Amino acid sequence: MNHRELPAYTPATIEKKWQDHWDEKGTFYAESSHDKPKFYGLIEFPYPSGAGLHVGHPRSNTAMDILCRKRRMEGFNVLFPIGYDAFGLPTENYAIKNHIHPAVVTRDNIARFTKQLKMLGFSFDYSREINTTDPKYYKWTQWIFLKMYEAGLAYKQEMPINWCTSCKVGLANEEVVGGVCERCGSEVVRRVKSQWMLRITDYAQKLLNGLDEVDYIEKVKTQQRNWIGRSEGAEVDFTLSTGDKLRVFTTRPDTLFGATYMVISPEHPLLEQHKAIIKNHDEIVQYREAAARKSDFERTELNKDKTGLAIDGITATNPVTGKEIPVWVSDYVLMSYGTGAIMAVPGHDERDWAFASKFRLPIVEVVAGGDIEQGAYTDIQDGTMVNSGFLDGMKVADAKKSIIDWLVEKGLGERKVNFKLRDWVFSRQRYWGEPIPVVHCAHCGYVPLNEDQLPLTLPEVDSYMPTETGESPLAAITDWVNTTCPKCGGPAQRETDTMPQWAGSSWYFLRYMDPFNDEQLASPEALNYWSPVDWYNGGLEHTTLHLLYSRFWHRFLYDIGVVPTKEPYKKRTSHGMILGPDGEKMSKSRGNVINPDDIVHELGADSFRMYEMFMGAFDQAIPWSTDGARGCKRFLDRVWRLMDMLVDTGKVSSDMAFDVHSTIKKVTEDFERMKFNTAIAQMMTLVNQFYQKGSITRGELKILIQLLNPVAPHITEEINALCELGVELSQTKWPIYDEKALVRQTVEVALQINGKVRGRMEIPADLTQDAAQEYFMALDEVKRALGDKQVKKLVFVPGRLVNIVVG
RNA sequence: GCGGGAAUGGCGGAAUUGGCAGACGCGCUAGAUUCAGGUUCUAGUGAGCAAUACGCUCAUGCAGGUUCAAGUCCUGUUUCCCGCACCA
Repeated sequence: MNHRELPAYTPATIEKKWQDHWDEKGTFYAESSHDKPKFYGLIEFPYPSGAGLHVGHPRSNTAMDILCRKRRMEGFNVLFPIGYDAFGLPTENYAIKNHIHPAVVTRDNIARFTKQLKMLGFSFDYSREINTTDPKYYKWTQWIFLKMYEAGLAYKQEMPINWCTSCKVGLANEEVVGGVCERCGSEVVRRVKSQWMLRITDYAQKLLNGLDEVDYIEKVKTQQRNWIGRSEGAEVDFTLSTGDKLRVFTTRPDTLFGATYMVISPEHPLLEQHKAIIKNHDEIVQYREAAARKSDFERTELNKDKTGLAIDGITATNPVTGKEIPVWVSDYVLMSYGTGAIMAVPGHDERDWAFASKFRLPIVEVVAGGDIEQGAYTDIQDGTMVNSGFLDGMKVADAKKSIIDWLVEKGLGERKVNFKLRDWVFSRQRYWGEPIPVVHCAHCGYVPLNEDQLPLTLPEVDSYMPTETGESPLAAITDWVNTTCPKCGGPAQRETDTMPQWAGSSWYFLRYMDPFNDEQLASPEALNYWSPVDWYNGGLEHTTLHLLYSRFWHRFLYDIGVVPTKEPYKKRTSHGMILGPDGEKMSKSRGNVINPDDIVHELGADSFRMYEMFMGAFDQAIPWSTDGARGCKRFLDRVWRLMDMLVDTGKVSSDMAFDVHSTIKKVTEDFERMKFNTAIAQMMTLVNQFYQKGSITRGELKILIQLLNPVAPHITEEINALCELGVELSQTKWPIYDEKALVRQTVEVALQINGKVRGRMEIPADLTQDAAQEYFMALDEVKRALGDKQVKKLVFVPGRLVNIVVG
């Protein structure tokens, strides 16, 4: 091309042109044929909030877009879908405030999101878009719930909710700030309500084992393992003065001789059973009410002042020492973990030590090695048992085995594995969620709907406010609530709580495989071809909830034969958060929110995408810098002007071969490792080299724009078209580097004397270890640097350095 | 508190996992282009000492240690960020 004809680089027109082109052609729709190898790339589907797209979304989306575009060029049939996780609290609250139906709000927000996503040029398959609030979608969310109910994994239990005493509504944890209602500032109490629960704890071991089979970044695995919190120990029965047994769970049965008191949770049923003989029962009830106002998090804080009450009227007997010990009530013991009761060993547990010190309870040393006057000694490696009868002299690990065997033999306890993981509270007292497809019948109890009664759709209501009794707004729609029992045909009432937002997101990746199937959640053919998700990128904040919940549902679906793989996601990676320019988390209240629309308007989508990938390490939190984004625009301007120095040959010139091929290698490898920032830096270096040289061949330009295409798809397609370099880049093959081009004759190494760099030199690249000593000692610069000093040792690292150690 | 991370120039970061610390970009300085601003191009840019030897010293949160060699490994320590089960 004659440089006088070079048009200006105008991102707005170029980007719109290619986006429309991709839309019309369906360029990025997954192929219906199952002949090619598949690649399923997934990003977490967004919640369509009223605020629109956040700069955080494109970070994950661009990364996966790069990988998917590369995979297509590598010959894969790629599924890269998009949808919306649209049930949720903010939409509902907006609907309450503005008296607009949440479905309308959702529809508008989705339209806005889709427009924004298209503006960024993501290669999503928009033909498969799903929406969790669509009855055709949530029919299958409800269906999975029915299957879980059938399998005995759904049950009802009394669970506390946050209750605002002024608004008279249940609140999400997020709406409770410092113990008071976020909206009105009134006191929030925990109020017990019968709720649907899912037995994720039945799957604790399977979810733990499954982690060994998948390729997740290590910190995600570690965090899930800790969340599941498997601990091995024992349950031990203590005999109470009332004659009955109090069972505790402990991970340290070896310290049983040091148990000097017991503590039970304020909610422990024992307290009501023995109401009559507990002299300070009234005081305990007051304490329980106070505890109900605190979260578990507040209750178990280690550094807070411990509170508690001794039960006046009941004592226990330590089964090994035979000593009578007091029983206390304290809120640091939770009913939801273990048995809701513990044996306290203040000598060897920090919380017990703090509690015993405060209430002047006896502290006995049973593991020697620390100083229990100063604090609990918790080391389990080096300690030796003392004051422990038949365990004396043993190491902790051996003592643990011996005591459990002894307890089992005497019928006083048993080996027990416990998990920190708790069952999933599956009810919300809300309107904008999937109705739970169950009725309550006076004769039959809880009865699930029949499959052919699905979907159970949300009825129209006038007010989305929860009712004053703590029931969801659905409870007020009597026409809807009153129904007939699917089993006996008698009168029955529908469940009025809805499912949590996590429900729809626990299986959405399956629906993408076959999004419009009315007969099944997805066809077996589609599931077999596309399962599992090959690569799932998302935020670390979803590690312990969404990621674990969806693994649970998927594993259940595998167990009942619906899906072909045990694990839903083969690989999981996480991106870091984008912070405001001030280095703080972006938030409206701080006023440091960057709007993607503004950046795209000023610089274009390609520069925006590129900056999001270039700004820093993909997995780390990075503050936003619009100047940095402008730097990426500057780079794309330079790429555009390469067309001015184009030389009309298809070949890669020999003096550029090394740089071009090492760039192919680096970009190819760095994309796979999600090191987008260094891949881009390498391309910048290469472009700088073309500028130094003052020319670029057509062959070189073609390779450069192919490598850059996944990051900046619009400008590269435009250059390709303007220079008539061949078919559209989306249809080309990913470049392969030539090993031969990477071989060098000489290589620069550093010369070190005693570990300090004293110079650099070009040496033959093929110098061997043996030849090195002779070679270096003969060099003038080495002789000069050494003077008359004695050489003790010579360390040669091929291709890097030589270190001469002198005396 | 529990769990998971992080710390490198003025700023964002890089460093092939024990081998030349600061790639690449931002910002800044000087020069060229321009009526001017912007753009673009060229050169420089960790700190200090030097002063033509193009050399030396220091430097990866802090304090030790291992090693020919440490941002990287070990021990201790400080600070900051994220999650904590009804936000998504």
